[in-house]
Amino acid sequence: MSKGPTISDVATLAGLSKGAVSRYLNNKLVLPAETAARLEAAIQTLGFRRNHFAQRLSQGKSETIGLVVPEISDQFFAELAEGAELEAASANYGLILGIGRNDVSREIDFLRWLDTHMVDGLLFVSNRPDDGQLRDHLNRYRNIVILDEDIPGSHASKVFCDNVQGALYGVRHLISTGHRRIAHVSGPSALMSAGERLAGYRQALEDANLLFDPTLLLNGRYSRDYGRQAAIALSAMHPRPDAVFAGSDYIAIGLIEGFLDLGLTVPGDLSILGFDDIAPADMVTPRLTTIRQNAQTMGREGVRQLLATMSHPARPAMEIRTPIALVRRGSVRHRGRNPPI
Amino acid sequence: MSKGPTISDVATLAGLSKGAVSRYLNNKLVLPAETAARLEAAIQTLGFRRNHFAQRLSQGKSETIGLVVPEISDQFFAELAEGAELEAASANYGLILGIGRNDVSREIDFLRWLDTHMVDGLLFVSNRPDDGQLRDHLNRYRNIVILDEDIPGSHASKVFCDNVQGALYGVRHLISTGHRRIAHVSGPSALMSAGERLAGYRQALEDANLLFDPTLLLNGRYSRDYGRQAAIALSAMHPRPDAVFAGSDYIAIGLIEGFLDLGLTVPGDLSILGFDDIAPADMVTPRLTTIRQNAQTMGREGVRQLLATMSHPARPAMEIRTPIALVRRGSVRHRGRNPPI
DNA sequence: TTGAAAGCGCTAACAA
DNA sequence: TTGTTAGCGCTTTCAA
Repeated sequence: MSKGPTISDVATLAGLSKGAVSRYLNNKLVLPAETAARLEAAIQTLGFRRNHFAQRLSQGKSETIGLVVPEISDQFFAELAEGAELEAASANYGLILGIGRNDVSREIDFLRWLDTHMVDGLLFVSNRPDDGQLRDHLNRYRNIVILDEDIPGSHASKVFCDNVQGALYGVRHLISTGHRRIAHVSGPSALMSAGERLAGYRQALEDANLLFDPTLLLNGRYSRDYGRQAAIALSAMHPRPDAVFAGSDYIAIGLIEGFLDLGLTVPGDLSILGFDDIAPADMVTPRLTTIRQNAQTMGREGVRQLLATMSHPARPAMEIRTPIALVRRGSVRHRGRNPPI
Repeated sequence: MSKGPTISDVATLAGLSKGAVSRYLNNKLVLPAETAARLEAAIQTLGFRRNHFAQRLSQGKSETIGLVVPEISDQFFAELAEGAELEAASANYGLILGIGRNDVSREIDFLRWLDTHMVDGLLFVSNRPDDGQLRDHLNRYRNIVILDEDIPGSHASKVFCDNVQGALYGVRHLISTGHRRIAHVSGPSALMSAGERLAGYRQALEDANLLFDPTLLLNGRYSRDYGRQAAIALSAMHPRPDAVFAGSDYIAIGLIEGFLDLGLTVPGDLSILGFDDIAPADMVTPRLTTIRQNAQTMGREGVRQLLATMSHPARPAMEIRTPIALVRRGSVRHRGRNPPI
């Protein structure tokens, strides 16, 4: 360590004791103006700065929280991280980043950050169906908040978006714009998000007295690639769906590309509705009509929940739902006789 | 702090001294098989894990590096962060994230991480023209590596992409596909990247005996919005350019949108060439022909440079250039008589 | 090889 | 109010 001046050096130079300096630095002591000035001068002269580790060791807390995401180059998680950093910074917490890569052992490794006191709390995002292994590990810890996707059976506080409501709004919009044969292409059926979005989809169908057709339901990954594959399957159906509710924007983007490759246009031949409203949703052609869930808000809310949990250990686990909204752009077109709503 | 077992507890239980346990844990001591087993058992039983802060305080290093980026929801920086985390993790370093928001005072705040020993080194990305303030602060520190965009006058090691070469390849491609009136819409002229890309552009023009026309050069921000504005300006020119070399993919995407709004098609009326090859480049219509610079590689290389700097303090500052490549997609179309290359 | 003990730099309980 | 001092939990020098 390139040794810097210590608190003792400052104390000596200012003619005070370590304790006084420490207390002053922590605003636990009001010094006479003159003394304070002398102290500040000493700090300036020496270029003193407290050693983070000594401070943390002594206090027993790290003032740092961890964020574990499957990947950071995914636009959704990047936006979530942005929100988390913002909120953490405003509470004077550092944010340390872990990339889980959807690999259990890596994910579990990050839990060690809590053991070693490297972080005071952990924001955890995993979008991989869990066989219980991750859950069991998670449940050994406190000060964890789970974001975006559930890890069933874990006792932590959780922040999700309102998946059911989102799907409900979206599919209702599809129905009200005259679509009657609406497919649903979503993520892994084992994931809560996919289950809830499916529930909203079915609810909307039921509300409109439309029959649920299981052949119109496709489950895969929340990826662009899977969207392209799904387009092929969907285009081969007779009769072809007139709309697709995609479980994510990445799927929706793949769908558009896939249909285009097959000579089908969106929204000419089919309408497509996404979910998430990540930045690229507004860049593709046609622009994606989608359900916005604000990833940044989720990140911020996660940090807030975590800080609350940390400061009130007895606080019961919460399950927060962040709001969603329908964003109308160009990938849904009105069909048939009913006027648009 | 929820007190866990300490190294003393382990030592007592295993019938050894703290020192022995510590040394064993650090592989600085080979214990007889039987003793080792007893020790391991004690660690298991107690669920012992070393306190990160005690360890770091005692050793005087943090095994953590910081990454400061202007924002993380920008696809380019997200990919860079992904690479950095990957490389850091494989060297057993943690990565702590700071978002500078192109705000000098925030950026400078992050430098304190070095003072307080919170990080051993810092990866720094700022894409704001600097008036010297940031440079002066940076130059007070060691163990900093600057990425992506230069901060002129700073003595740190630097990792950039090969801007000149990239622009040269790109514009050469435009020329070889029959374009003769090539505009260049780029970022802030004060930034190194913009300067170098301009140099490559001019070089390509010169090589082809084409005259540089200053009215075809527009400088603004590396953003989609600026691309849209530039489209308006460009479309009003007589004669109109037949191609645009954009300084970034975000600009290129804005350009495509802007031209479309004005009733001009890409690549029908004009060809567009981007720079960066961020993920959305492959999602827009038409798909963007662009110069790929691999942000993830840059992140990895940055960490490598930083670790090298940290372990060899005498090592001179390096300036690394990561390779670029032309990615041909759909936004450039052949024009005129010359056959495509 | 192993143990004892002195730090690492700061905070906080206790005294004065 | 201010100073003194005992930790925080680990590493590492110095003895044994």
